[in-house]
Amino acid sequence: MFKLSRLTDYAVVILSSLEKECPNHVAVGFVAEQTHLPEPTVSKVLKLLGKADIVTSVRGATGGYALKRQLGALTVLDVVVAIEGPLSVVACVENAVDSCVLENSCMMRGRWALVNDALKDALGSVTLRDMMQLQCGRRGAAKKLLAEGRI
Amino acid sequence: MFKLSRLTDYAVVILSSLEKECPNHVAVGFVAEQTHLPEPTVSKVLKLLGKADIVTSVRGATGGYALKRQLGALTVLDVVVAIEGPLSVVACVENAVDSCVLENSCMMRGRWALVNDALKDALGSVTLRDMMQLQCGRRGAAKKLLAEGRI
DNA sequence: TTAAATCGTACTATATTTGTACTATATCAA
DNA sequence: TTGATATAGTACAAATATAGTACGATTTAA
Repeated sequence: MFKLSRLTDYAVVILSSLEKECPNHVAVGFVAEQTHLPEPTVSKVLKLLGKADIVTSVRGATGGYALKRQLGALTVLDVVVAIEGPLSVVACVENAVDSCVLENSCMMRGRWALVNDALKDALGSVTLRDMMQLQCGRRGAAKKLLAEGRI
Repeated sequence: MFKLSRLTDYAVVILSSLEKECPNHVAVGFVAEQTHLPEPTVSKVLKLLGKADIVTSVRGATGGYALKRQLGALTVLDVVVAIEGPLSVVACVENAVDSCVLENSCMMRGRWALVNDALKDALGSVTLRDMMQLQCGRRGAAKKLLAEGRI
């Protein structure tokens, strides 16, 4: 149904929680408590975000995760790619030719690239800060976004 | 993985095939032959496109389907919505409150609306004709799109 | 009336996603 | 050095969504 995975939604929640403790590293357990998400799930998401260089991790006792970039410098595209892998709306666009169901008769190969790029632009134009500003009911912020033609 | 369903891809192929016979109604079997897609699947897709008012259908002998709008007046968003239902990137955005997994502690409710709108704009800005023009290797057409800043 | 075509619904197999568990590795502190 | 604690990596079972198919009902031309 053209949906983002639930884990991507969790990622946004978790990143928002990390920002509050910003310069400090916090453990998975603490984040789980703050977000009311199950600990193994939080762990999984943070691992993925770490691989994508969105958060830093420190191992060992007193270790934990911390935000690496500010939310304003982090786009929805970054998060989606971190959790769900490279964006490709249909298998044809980025995968090998032989994975295409229509095989030789496929008249569409590569056509979706246009759509793919448009979606990439769309996701890349919204930062997590934009989302947060709308979230907290700060109408001033929303107005600003509106004035800039971003929403 | 944030993919369009395969049926949506089929829909584009099928619509392209319908255009060739444009004013005439053609039967599912013929379209299936042209597109090398299984007949039941073509039938399913065309039924959905009919409900969305993208194609017209005539029942009975000598009946069939025909394009209702030109491909240039048909956006990818139209097709996606026809096949996959209203666009909502996460359950929170358009569904009832109680379907939200995070329930009362959900700090994100409504936040994705911004992203949702951005994606809608992106999909709504690409017509099927745009896709076709790229498809057939008509470099002139591609150049035109490029000049217009559409790709 | 018959043949040909769409319409509607339901069902099954497959693929994907989600959530969890377990083991290995790294770091700090006593 | 050793133990406690935390992340890293892998693997897997359950739940969900998708894809494809089948079948009977309905409609229309000949």
